[in-house]
Amino acid sequence: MAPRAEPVSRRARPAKPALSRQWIVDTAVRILRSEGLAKVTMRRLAQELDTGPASLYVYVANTAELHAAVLDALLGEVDLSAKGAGDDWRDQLVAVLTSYSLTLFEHPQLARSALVARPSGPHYLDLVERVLDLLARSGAPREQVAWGVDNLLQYATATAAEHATQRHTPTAQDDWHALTRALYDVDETTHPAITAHLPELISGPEGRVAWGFHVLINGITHTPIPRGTAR
Amino acid sequence: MAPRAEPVSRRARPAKPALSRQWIVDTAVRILRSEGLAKVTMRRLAQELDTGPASLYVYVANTAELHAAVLDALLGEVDLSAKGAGDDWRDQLVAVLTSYSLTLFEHPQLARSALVARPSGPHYLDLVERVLDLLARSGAPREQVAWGVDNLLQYATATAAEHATQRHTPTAQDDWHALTRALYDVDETTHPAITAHLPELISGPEGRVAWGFHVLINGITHTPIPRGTAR
DNA sequence: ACCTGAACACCGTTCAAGT
DNA sequence: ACCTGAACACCGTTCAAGT
Repeated sequence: MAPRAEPVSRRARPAKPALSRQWIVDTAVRILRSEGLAKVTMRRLAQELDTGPASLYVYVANTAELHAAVLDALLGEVDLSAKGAGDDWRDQLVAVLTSYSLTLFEHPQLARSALVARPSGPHYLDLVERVLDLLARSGAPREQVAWGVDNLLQYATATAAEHATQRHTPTAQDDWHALTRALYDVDETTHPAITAHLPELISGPEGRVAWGFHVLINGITHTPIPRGTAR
Repeated sequence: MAPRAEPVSRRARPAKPALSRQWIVDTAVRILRSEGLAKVTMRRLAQELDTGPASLYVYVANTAELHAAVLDALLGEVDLSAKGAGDDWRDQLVAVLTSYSLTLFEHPQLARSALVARPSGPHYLDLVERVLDLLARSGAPREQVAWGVDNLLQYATATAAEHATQRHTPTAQDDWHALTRALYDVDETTHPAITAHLPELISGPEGRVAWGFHVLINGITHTPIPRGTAR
């Protein structure tokens, strides 16, 4: 699995640069950007790299690992500095989380895979470190901060994964409309609460994601973990 | 798409009961229970129903819609009554959400698809109605309640989707260990916050999901929506 | 009018056989 | 020792042709 030094071609063989994990991931990112994650397959990648799919398995364990590597590469774009968000840890935290969200929103199919195959690449670790540090400044108990980071990142990831389909899949728009219609078609006598909350139930302006971050931050810092639960 | 009355076989043709959306979904549920969602494919289903895959498209638009229908069928198992949870709306709400979680935890691959293809079946609507009603008893502003329901259900779904892989996919255990190892291997000088929060960062006992519900409930009821954001 | 066989255009992963 | 062609075992979806 560990990529060895690439053999120097002694007579400059044309094209076909030697395979390496790095080169594979870079190519995968290029395909992702131009054609979406659905096209980032072992076979397509092999074709792009002018080899057979079997060759990729020397550098990448399977498709899930490949997608995780692609995600971590993209996480390099997240702005951890939170410049211009002021001195308040809360504003900075929301800024970092928003940057993370925006990155995932651009490639929402990846957000989906991130929910399943937990990322653990260097860029993800940097993100965890930053969020942890900012949240710790709240002064909330250590356990709450540690658990809370996961909730915040999961919320950002899940939201991106949901909206994923909204734009990319043709049928997803239909799913959304199906839910909207189903909610409006509901019988007032059997589903009074839905009827009573109807307009807001569906409206989803931009502010909703940011509100969600604040909901979690407030909840995390003010909800004690029952004694004896955190081992 | 609308299933018409099934033609009564006049001479009792053996086996092969006439196709119908209901029969297709029931069969899909059976395959899900015995072999997992990965086997619930159009081709496999057609084989089980003794026909060609093309025939299914008369009753089901595509694989995503099929999976959504299967999910809604399973949601019939969710205990909306919250018996034994006392009279407190909060306890009842956590009980309902926990029941929903447990159902998804049993079929976590479905939770994954629920994040992407929003369910809108009758059982899902009943769940929304119930959660909405309980959350409204908090007395929180209407908008917060309406938006909050989504956050609660999304959290339950995303958590199940994450744990999905933990048990089912063989490599998922490795992903988890990869993250654990990555966190422990981190350099104390470059990632001090991670090092400081280490044991709790990884520990995930049962109580964590319940704590997450309380975090959201507290956050939702105490975090106002900025004026002018909810349209 | 309704249904479906067969085809199209793909997948991931493995392993025997080459260099 | 390293790499990979070819095979295995699948997919979703469409549509021309049958009944």
